[in-house]
Amino acid sequence: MIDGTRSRLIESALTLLREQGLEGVTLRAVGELAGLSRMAPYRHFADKKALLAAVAARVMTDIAAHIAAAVLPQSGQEERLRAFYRSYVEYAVEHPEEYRLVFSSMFVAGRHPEVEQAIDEIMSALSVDIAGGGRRDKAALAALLASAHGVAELVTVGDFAHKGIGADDIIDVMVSRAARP
Amino acid sequence: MIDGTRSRLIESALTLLREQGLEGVTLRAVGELAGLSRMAPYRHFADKKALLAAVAARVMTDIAAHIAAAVLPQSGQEERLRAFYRSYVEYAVEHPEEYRLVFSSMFVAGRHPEVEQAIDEIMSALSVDIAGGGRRDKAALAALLASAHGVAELVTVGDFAHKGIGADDIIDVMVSRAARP
DNA sequence: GGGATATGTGGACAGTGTCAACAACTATGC
DNA sequence: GCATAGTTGTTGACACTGTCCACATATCCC
Repeated sequence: MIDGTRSRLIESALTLLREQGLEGVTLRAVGELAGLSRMAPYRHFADKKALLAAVAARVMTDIAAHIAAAVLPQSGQEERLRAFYRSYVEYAVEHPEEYRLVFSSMFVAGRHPEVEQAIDEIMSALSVDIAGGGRRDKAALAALLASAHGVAELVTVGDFAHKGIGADDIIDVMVSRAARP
Repeated sequence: MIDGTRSRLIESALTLLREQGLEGVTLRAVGELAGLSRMAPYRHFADKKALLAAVAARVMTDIAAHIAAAVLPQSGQEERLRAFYRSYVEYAVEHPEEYRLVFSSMFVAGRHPEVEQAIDEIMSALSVDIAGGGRRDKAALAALLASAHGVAELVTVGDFAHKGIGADDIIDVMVSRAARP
C-alpha cells in the first residue's frame, strides 16, 4: 500500500459507478466519498479520464479473476470453453456498468498504459488457460474474445432474451463450432 | 419531408459527430449548425438522449444499406458470410464514432422506439439475406451478429492489428467455422 | 533548521443540459 | 376577417461539471 489515497479514490469511483452508473461518477462525488475535497483526485490522476482508466484496469483484473475461477477447475476443452463464455457473459450481466466502462476505455485511441498492461495480462492468461498456449492460434484466440464480447453485449442489451433466445443458446452455437478440430 | 427541421437537426448532429466525435455534439452546436438557437432541439426532441437516439436510428439504416450492398451480390453462402463480416467491420472502422453511438444507444435500458424499430428491420433483413430465412436458426443468427460485433470492436480498438493479426484473420476463423454443415 | 517537494484546499471560470417565461407564426373555429 | 389555440423558436437564468490557479500544510533531504 505505497499509495493508499490513490487506491481509495479508485475504490470510491468504483462504488459510485456500481451504485449510480457512469453519470454518478463525478470528481466532486469521488472526492467526497473518499473523505477529501473535490480537487483531491488531481493530485493522483492527470484528469478524469485517467482516473476512469485506472478504475477500468482495476475492474479488468476482477473480470480476469472471475473467469479464471470458472475455467481452471474444468478439465476438458469443451468444458473450459463453455465455462469461459458463461463466466464472461455472467460478469457483464451482473456488473453492466463496470463492463461497459472497461470496453469504452479500450475503445479510446491512445490508451492508458495501466489499461494496456491489464489487457496483455488477460490475453496471455487466456492463451494458456483455453488454447493451451499454441502460437499459431492467435486468430482463434481473438475470435474467442470477440465472440464472448459480442454475446455479452447482445445479452446485456436484453433484446434477445425478450425474443425467446438466451445467452446459453448462443453460447451453445459458439462452443459447438469452436470445439470441432 | 413532413418535418424538415427535425431531420435537419439530426443531420447537424451527425455532422458534428463525424467531425468532432461525440464530445463535439452539444445541443448548442447542433442548434447553431442548423441555423437555429441552442434550445431549438427541445421543440423536436424530449432531451439530448432522444436526439442521439434518433441519430443512432438514422445511422443504423446506413449500416444496413452498406451491408446489404455488399452481401446481396454474392451467391454462395460462404461468400455471403464473408461479405457480411467484412462490410460490417469495414463500417465500424471507417465510421467509429457513429458505430460507437449506435451500440451505446442499444445498450441503454428503456430504449427509444425509433431505435427499436431500426433494430428489428436489420434483424429480419439479415435473417433473409444470410440465413435464408430458416426459423430454427435464431441462435445462429444471434451468434453471427455477436461475432461480427465482437470482431468490429476488437479491430477498432486497434490493438490486435498492432500485434500482427488483422480483421481478415479473425473473419477467416469465423467463416470457416460457421460455413460447415 | 530550512528549503524543496508532495499533498490537499477553496475560489473562480467557461461550458453544459435544462426549466421557465415570452415572442412569432400557423391554422382553425366562427 | 378575426380571435383563439397550438406549434415553433428565442433569450434569461440556474445548477452542475471539469479544470486552472493560488494558497496552505505536511513530509522529506541536506
